[in-house]
Amino acid sequence: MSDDPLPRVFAAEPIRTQVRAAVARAWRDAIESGALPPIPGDTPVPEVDVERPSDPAHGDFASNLAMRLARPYRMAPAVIAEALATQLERAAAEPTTSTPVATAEVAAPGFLNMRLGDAALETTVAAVLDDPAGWGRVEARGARTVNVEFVSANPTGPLHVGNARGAFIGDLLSRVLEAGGQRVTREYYFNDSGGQIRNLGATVAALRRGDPIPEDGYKGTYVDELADSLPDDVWSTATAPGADTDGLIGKWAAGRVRLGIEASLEGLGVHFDVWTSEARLHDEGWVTRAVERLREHGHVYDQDGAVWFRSTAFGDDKDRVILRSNGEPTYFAADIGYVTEKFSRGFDHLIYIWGVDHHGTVARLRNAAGAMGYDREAVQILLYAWVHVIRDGGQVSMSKRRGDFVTLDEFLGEVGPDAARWFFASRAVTTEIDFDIEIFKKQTNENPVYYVQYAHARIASILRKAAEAGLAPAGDVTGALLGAPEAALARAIVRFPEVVEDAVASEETLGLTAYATDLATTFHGFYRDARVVDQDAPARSASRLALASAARITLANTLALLGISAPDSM
RNA sequence: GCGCCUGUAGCUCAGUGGAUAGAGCGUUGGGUUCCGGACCCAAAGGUCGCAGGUUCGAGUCCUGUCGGGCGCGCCA
Repeated sequence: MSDDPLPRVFAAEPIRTQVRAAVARAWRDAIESGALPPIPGDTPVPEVDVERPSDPAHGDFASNLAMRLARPYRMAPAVIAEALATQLERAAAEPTTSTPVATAEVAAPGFLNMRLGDAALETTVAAVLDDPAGWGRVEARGARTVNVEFVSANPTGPLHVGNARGAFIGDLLSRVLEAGGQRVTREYYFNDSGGQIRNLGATVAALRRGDPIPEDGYKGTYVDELADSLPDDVWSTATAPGADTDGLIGKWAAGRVRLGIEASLEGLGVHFDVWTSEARLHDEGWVTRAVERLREHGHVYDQDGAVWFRSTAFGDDKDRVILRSNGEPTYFAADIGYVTEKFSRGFDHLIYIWGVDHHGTVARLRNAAGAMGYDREAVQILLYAWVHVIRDGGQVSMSKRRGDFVTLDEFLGEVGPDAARWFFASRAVTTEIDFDIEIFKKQTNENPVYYVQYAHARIASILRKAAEAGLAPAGDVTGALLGAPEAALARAIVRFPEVVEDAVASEETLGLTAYATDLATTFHGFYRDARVVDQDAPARSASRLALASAARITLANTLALLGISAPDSM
């Protein structure tokens, strides 16, 4: 490995990308040098990829390329791996070649195990310190303007814990996409015109009159509060002769509930850029025009007085009504109108975050988008599984109509937004999860979020201590990897952009929480083994402070990506 | 009945076709004259629901099967 610092540009891409390129180059070099034959033109060429081995004894990166080449080459994997390893080490010994790989060895049955050189680690750590804000932003691949629509709960009652999951998933995904270089609009769609709103209005009106709640009406203390706070002028207008009482009261109540929903979401740290009213979509003709558009494309027909979308042409079980025989559009009609409205705003990708109960409508919406001439692939729906809230050993219901549910606000009062975010961020969206409020409260000090925040606070404290002692982090980290504790910490730090890349690609955040926990653990080990603040060894202190500082930045950026605070003390 | 999701340690959950299946909590046993003990180290704990198949290699892919969840409206 060369002693010369690697060019600055080298650190701009994740080390994994650099290693991948090094392996691909080694393969080309092996062919050019005659160590490996050229690959026959008619055989599929395997993709060069590298992975982080689970066992650290296998090095920093491993590649299975040799095993994948065994078949096309009709050669033993170990022989191929040996040829690749030879080229990798030759490149490492070449002073003019910049490669992150210092050593490469072959392990049965044909793994290529590689170890990073100190220079690559140092260059990356230096890049962290140079540009803390940019650390963890990854190169935009196919940069897009994305609309992420989530929560979108009807304004017929307060948000409950189930809505919290959708809220966090949408916000977390938005943050991850932004880190991946995409422009994201967070959007909330609220239904302020349907039958459920009239139903809410009927409930509130009945309560106001002192009548019993209608059979399908809403229950819960919040409807009593709505009835109590209904202004007299709204009431008199709504009950004037010929007035649509349920509709007018429902509209008022929905507006009122929406304000509460916004406040609840603010409590989660979730902010929406755009609130779209379903009534507005209808008023502005989006729904009508979407139906016309389908008709122009020949995907619509009239039968039994209704207008149908020929969804069977796209593999659906049956065709679907879009305009009812009474002339009213269905919910599905509003959905397709909304698709056209969203695309008209210039988004090239639409993401919907829905609960699993909507999975039946996923294909239908995408098909309708395709039928209107949009790219079906540009409409993506992410389904999340249910949350079972457990309290006192029993499952808590989440039925709004029964009025018997844990509201989001109650929930947040008990667990706090950071802990709640961590909980949802660390679980795959498709996993049904049990949330035992009692256990969560009881184990609050053992929760991994506090473990990570503690590591951050601990580093901040060390940096303060160092400043008091007149010690500063080294400006030049060359040679900072003095021993095993330093090397282990640097290795953990440089992994961050890969974790972000994986999060962007998988549209999941659990890799980020796992990484944060791992980095915190690595730092605690570093802290145990390497005294950082030591006035008797200022140069060594400076090196270790630089690493500690890079670790703090990385933890802070990981937490920021999750929307979780990174306290300097706790 | 058809379709989608799901089944991994006592509990809650990870695990992009790779090497000895992991983490946190819980349990047991250790650790600090020193930068934050909300910490660290170690141990115990698994027929990856079950049965076949695909291949150099399967928790991962395919088929079947059993259990759990959800969906199959001119509701939203």
